[in-house]
Amino acid sequence: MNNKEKLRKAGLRPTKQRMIIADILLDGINRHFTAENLQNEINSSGNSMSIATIYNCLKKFRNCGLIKQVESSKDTAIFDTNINQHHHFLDEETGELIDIENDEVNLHKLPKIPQGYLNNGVEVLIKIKKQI
Amino acid sequence: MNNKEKLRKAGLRPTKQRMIIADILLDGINRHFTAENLQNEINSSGNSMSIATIYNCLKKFRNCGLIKQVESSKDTAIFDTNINQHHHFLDEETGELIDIENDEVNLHKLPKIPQGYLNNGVEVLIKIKKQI
DNA sequence: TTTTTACTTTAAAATCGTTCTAAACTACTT
DNA sequence: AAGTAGTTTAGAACGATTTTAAAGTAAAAA
Repeated sequence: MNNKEKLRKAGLRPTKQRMIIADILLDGINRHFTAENLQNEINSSGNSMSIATIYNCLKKFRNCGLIKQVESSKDTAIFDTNINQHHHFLDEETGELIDIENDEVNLHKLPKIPQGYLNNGVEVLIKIKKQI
Repeated sequence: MNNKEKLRKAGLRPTKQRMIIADILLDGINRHFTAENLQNEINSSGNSMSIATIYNCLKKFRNCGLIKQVESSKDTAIFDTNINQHHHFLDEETGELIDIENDEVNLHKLPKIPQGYLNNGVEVLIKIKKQI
């Protein structure tokens, strides 16, 4: 399925701008990035786009499940092209994130989900720091 | 150990402002809060403090391990008085966090920590959503 | 003590990521 | 081809946090 079809399937109009971003993000390679990182990639691909459009697009893509947003206390939002359930190592010094595949973690025992709620995904974060 | 001693032990001068905050936060009750929440508590305790001081203090307290900062992609930083390793339920709609005690989760299998790094804490986040 | 020194607090300004505004534009439908 | 609903844009606005630099305070030295 090409990117135009992916956008349509997600209920998004395949505009020129969304196609440029889809071509960068939906290439099957897993990566973590910020809005600013993406703008740089757009610029170096010879295109340009308003930062407002980039934010709009990232929000739409995330809400449609084309990308994920990482839970992180950094001051900039971090997105992830890996939409499968998976986990992360986090170097708190540098903010670097490293993917952990879902099958590398085994949760043996999980608490009972609070009354009236459904489980909507489990994320394991392993904080790491450089050995001295 | 009283709060003055706790501050000194953490290497922090027990100033008037830090004592006011310590008296609110270090009462042994686990809670999640933002800088603004804390300012409201300070105000309703009959004190007042510059927001810059509150941020300074929270950063110091966090760096000393007196409180923790929660990994969260909300736009406001969320702090936690529970400094033991523990986990959270997160309602992504509302941002509400609910503590999960460490012994309620059992990690059966963990990935190998990357070369040159040390494990610095594991956090499990269970995203939940309201049942319709 | 008093003096000195380093650290802390403060209000206000600045910064930075993100969102809003409203006008121009464009994809899709009729 | 015309209509309409959704999209993009630059720039303004916003809100959380940090910086500034001057005044204040705790602890150390004399």
